[in-house]
Amino acid sequence: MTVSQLSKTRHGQVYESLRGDILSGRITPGTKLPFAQLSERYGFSVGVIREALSRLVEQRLVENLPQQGFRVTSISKADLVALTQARSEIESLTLKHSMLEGDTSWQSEVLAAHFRMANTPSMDADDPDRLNEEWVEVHNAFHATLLEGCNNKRLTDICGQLRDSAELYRQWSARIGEAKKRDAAAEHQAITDAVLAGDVPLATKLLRDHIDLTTRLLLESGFVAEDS
Amino acid sequence: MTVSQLSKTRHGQVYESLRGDILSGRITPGTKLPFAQLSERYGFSVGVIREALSRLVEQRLVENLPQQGFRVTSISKADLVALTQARSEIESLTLKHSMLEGDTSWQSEVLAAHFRMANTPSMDADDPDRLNEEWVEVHNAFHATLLEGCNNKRLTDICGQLRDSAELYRQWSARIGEAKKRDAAAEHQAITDAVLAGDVPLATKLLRDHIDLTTRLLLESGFVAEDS
DNA sequence: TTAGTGCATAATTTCGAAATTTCTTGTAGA
DNA sequence: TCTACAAGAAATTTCGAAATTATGCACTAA
Repeated sequence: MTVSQLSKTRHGQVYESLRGDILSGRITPGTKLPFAQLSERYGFSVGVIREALSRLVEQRLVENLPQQGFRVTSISKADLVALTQARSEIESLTLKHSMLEGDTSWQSEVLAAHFRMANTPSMDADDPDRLNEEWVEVHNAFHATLLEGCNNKRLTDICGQLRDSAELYRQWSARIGEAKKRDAAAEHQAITDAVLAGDVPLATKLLRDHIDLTTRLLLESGFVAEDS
Repeated sequence: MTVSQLSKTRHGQVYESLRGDILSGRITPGTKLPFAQLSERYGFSVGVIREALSRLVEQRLVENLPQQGFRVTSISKADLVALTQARSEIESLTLKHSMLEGDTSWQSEVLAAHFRMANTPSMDADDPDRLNEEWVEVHNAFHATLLEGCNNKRLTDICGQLRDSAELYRQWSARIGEAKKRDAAAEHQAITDAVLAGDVPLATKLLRDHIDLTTRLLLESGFVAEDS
């Protein structure tokens, strides 16, 4: 588990570190998070760990059963479908706002974010079957930038939360080789082109297709159990 | 501050009680929430209070500045506008799903929830200038029921969170008499009729207008400061 | 074998005080 | 009068142990 020092408070450090470990898949969904283990690993008291965990609970990244401890939120086919639908509809809605409200400076940021992503190898240099962690970061930044033209902070925040939740499911798509069957680079290029051209209907449609495709490939592969 | 006993854990009790006090307006936005005062009022240690507060922070009902304590989230005109727009768009989206996916049993629940609300006086018996707390509850239940036909838990949860945030602003509309200028009962009746008739375009339009109206009246009244 | 009971163990929850940081007040100097 | 600095007060943050609750296992009876 990585330890960042951005936060002033101890529980803030644990929160950020744990959040990163969960989103990156270093700790897999369903894993139990016992106080003893965590407080030993970080060297902080249980009170500090407890606060970090409760914050993650409200973000839906961690589940808590009273008197039975905390565990990384478990994933299910039903939630994956619901999450994908919610993302698809709300992100396309927010993209529409973004394109109508965003100025030239925003457009240039989109272009820059896309360039950065296009020039980062998507697969790990050492293990070509795993995603490159740096690419995951710039990919997420690209999608965030797409929506940053939207002046409505409530909408962009909701989209951010939903994208975080979606990260929990990435291990599934990473484990199966299904992800390789698509041409993600072409999809991103098409979205960028449509956004810069100001073609709202096309851009929103492309974004929805982009979000839906990952889930569809996953479901069609039969890898995902009916419920878990 | 009321103390409910639904939760098994102490921090759960504090969380529920504090949440109710904030949503009902008994504690107003911007109010500081010092540990000493809260731990004395509830009779629990600061650790318990701290956990309840951090959970409320993640729900955006409470703000936290590191080393400077907690306070009820302050309200602003900009956020009110953003919140209203987000609610309007996402709730109407969810209502569409609800109407397309909901069955007859759901329709009967809508009818029941509307009946319950219509038969509850909206103003307090003792103080006719204040809203009746029971009406607030059944009114919220009515709006929640409207969306319960939607099978997508992610969408309905987001709508619930946004409605909670909107509650923070109710004191503004309650303080000014502006709320009386509208015929809320007629609006609710029209929405219910359209929902039961299966008229999706009409129902979603009426819901959007219903959500927008409160904010518009508030802004037109000039009561809301430019930023606070 | 199966179900139920009681005990030992392990984990979570809570407390109250100590450590740390921020806020306030008062004083001295320019 | 104003600013800068310092000491005291107040509040938040953290700790480590005690209290409470769940879990696992052996044991008994049907």
